[in-house]
Amino acid sequence: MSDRTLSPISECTRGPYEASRAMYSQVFGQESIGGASLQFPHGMLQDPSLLFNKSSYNGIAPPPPQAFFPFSAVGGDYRHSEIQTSDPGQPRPWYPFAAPEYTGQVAGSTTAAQPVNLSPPIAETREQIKIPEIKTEKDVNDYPIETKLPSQFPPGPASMAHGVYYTTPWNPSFWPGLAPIGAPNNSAPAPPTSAASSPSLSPSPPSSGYQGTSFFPAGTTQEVPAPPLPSANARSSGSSSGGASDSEDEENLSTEELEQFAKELKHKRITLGFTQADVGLALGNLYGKMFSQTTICRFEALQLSFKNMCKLKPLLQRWLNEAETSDNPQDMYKMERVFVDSRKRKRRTSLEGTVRSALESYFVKCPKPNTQEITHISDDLGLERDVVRVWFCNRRQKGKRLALPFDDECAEGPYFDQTAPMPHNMGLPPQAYPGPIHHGHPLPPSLYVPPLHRPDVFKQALHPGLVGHLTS
DNA sequence: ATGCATGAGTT
DNA sequence: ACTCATGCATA
Repeated sequence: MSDRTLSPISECTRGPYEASRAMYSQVFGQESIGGASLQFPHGMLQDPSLLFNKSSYNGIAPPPPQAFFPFSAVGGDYRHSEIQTSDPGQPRPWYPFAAPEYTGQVAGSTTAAQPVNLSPPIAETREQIKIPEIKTEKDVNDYPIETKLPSQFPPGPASMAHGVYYTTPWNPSFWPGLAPIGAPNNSAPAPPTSAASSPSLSPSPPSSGYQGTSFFPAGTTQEVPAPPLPSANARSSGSSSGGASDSEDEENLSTEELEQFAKELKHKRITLGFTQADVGLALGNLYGKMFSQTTICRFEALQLSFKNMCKLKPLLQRWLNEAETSDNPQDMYKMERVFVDSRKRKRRTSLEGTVRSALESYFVKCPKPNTQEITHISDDLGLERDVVRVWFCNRRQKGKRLALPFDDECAEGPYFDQTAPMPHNMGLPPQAYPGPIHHGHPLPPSLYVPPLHRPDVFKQALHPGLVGHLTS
């Protein structure tokens, strides 16, 4: 009986899970692309073998059940992957960003007072700017710790960047006064110079004279004055109601507006010759709040929460304005991303297809497993408990942002969209249970018929408005 | 472009 | 313990 494998699931069936409505779609839509979920036999995978089969789609040899445990070590490793600090036992206090000196040291920073100006050979894309060897050590070293700045790094911008990144970001007041967010050219492209200024570069000093958008001097924490923190949220999870009642709101952005802007941003960004990473860095320079390529990418793809989109939009809007207005935007925005903080990060776990499928199956059954269930699952799959936990967290998160983009409605009713092939398996049939979890193999997946046919399209389709005007 | 991870803030 | 915003690492 013990093997009966508990009924974590049953407990899980705690009712209509918000995400459920969306889950499937994304789970099988997006993931499937890489995870081969679609491989699920249209009907049901009751056979663990099926799960394994999918691995073959990849040409990968079906790993033996035990293959799940190769990760066992993963967990313990990263922790001790101490830095060369030669402090075996020490907790290795890595300073997030605090110590200025710390940051400074990195680049050997030359007090950055330089006119920040990348040398002529400015890269048009990050290809050039990037650090020679970013931590590519996936196996070699546990963790590269920090990427030392290559000597080739000009002390100029880089150093400055440091200050910027680490001094201001944490200041809640990074929010620009959001003053002129009225957006001078909200959607009015009219790039004054844009293309003309050949995004290739321009060795002209940054002194170009940006109204007030000068960078933040590394040391001079001179951020913007009044930071109307975006405490408010356009919609707190479905609080569609009146909405718009908050005057401090970033903007009463509508889904359409966001979509529109996202497209505009992407288009112009590309036109101007910036990469997503560039934009992220630029925001840091201009407003003291830096973002990664990931975030910019997600913004453009509307993969952030509505609230988050609203929050970032003003910043990006301003950046866009600046970029368009500037003769040589490159001067201002191009800069390396200087090392990543020394924080030791757990090595990214790479779940195998089989494991992923198994997790997905579990997820379908129970998107929100409790501790016990997680333990069980992790045990069953031979994964770290935490890995499983995180996986579910991410899954849910992804499900949310993909499934219910920005419609409040989504929160309440099923968010069905003509364009979005909404799987209606939410309420798994009684017998849909994957069945007991058997040790040894993933688990007998429940039935699920992927309603989608084209993952690629599907993804986009998830966004209500997106499909509407495929301007791009 | 996206999977897995981290950390702050909540509940 | 969860959600959310965010990003490193990687496909």
